[in-house]
This record gives sequence, structure tokens and C-alpha cells, in this order.
Amino acid sequence: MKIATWNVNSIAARLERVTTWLGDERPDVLLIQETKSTDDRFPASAIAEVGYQAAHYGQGQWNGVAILSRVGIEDVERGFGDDDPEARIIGATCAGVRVYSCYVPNGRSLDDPHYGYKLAWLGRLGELAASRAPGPFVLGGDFNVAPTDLDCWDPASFFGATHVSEPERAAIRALEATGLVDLVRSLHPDEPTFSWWDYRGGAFHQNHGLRIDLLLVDASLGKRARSGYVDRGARKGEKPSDHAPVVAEFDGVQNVGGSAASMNDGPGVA
DNA sequence: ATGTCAAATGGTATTTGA
Repeated sequence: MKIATWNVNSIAARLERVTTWLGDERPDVLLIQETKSTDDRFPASAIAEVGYQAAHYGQGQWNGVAILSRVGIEDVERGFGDDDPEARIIGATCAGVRVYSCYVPNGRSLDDPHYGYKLAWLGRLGELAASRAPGPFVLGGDFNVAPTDLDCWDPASFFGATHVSEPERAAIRALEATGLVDLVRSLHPDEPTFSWWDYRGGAFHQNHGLRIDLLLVDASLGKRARSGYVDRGARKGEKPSDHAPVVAEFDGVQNVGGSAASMNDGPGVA
């Protein structure tokens, strides 16, 4: 099973790139963020033409998240079920795997009220992770946090900024403490691998980036991971998003009559 | 002077957010 996450920075502006990428890469599930779309305007039919069902949770100008799947979408859950006014998380079950697409608030600056909202939102995400049902689980998206200095092209220049602050990093560690694995980092422990580069100043060309897009997976999926990587090529060319997709492939995760694959099959069982 | 995208708006530029 192949699962990816991608902050597309407007599905309207990125539709052709997204459908082309889906056609080329054929992930089973793609989690997308920053659709900047309403549910009415979301281009579900264009996405269906390349073979994907979609569940979208949007509000319009800002935010908006979706799950695209070619292996079914069941039990869709929009938001945390609280009074959060912003459309930032959607969950669904695809081929027995419970997946969430999340767009963590940016935070803006450490003294901005939005930073408090970000920390509270991450806390709410931690509750969701801690109370999850057993079974294959993927929490993917734009976390707007670089978990360690290895995930930041120049930690010194980020001193005092959001995305690298200790409370934000502690919130990511709290997610991991529920048993989730930061997949790309677990497979590539020492590589400075980035998933976002500012549009400004030739940042991509100079590889001045951050790794803020994550796939956090439960331990059983972590053990079955065959690959986990950033598709840097998707950041190149005409009209790219400022984020690249993060992709993972898992062995022995399949849809058996709509139920979850057994947790006890061991790695490598087809 | 971070200087680039994208969306929305009494708008053919500005603002807001990232």
C-alpha cells in the first residue's frame, strides 16, 4: 500500500499538477492540505476522472483538507468534533487503514495569539492520537513543525521563530509517545531531508528548506514500511506548490473484505 | 527592502496569510 501527503497550496491552482502526479505515482491514498476550497467548489469530478474518490472538508479562502483514495473511503470524520472554526483535519478509513489529513496552524510568531491556537490545536491532535482504536493508523499532513534541528536548513536563522520552538517540538514528541513513528525520519535517521521551501529568494534551488510534512504511523505500519521519502521532483517545474509530497510504501497491508489487515501476520506477508 | 505565491476585493492594486 502506498500513502502520501501533500500540501498543495490551493487545489484550484494545483489541480493539473495533482491529477498528473496521481496518474504517474498511483498512490492508494493521498492526503492533501490547504485546498483553499469549499466543499461545493472542490474538483471532485476531475479527481474522479483519474480514479480517485475524495472526501473534503473546506471553508473557502483558507485551510481545507481532503483525502483522496482509490481503495475506498469509509467513516469520514470532519474536524475534531469541537467548536474549532477552521477546517484543518479530516479522517477516513481506506482499505482498513485509519488515515487523517491534518493542517496544523502556522503560528505566525511566538507572540501572536495564533501561536497559542497552534499549541492548543496540537494538544487536541495528541488527544486524538492517544484515543485511537488499535489497528493500522496514519496521521499525515503539514504539521508546521520541524521536529529537530536536522529538519531545518539553518537552525541559527530560525532562532526565536515558530516551527522550531521547544513547545511545538514537545507536541510532536507527545504524538510519538502515543506509539506513532515519524516514518521518513525512522528510515533515514541522519539525512537532512526537507519537504517545504519558501517561494522567495531561490530557496528551493539552494535547498533552504524545512521538513514539516510528516507521516506519523503506528508501530505495525512502521515495521512494514518498504520506503518513505520526499518526492522532491514534484517541487520543480511550472506552478509548483511550495511543498513536496511525502510518500510511504507498506508491505502486507491490504484490504481483506474491507477489514484491516491482521496485526500479527509479520512483515513480508503478501 | 524576505520580495513570491494565492485568494478576495469596489480591484486593473492592495490586503492578508503563508
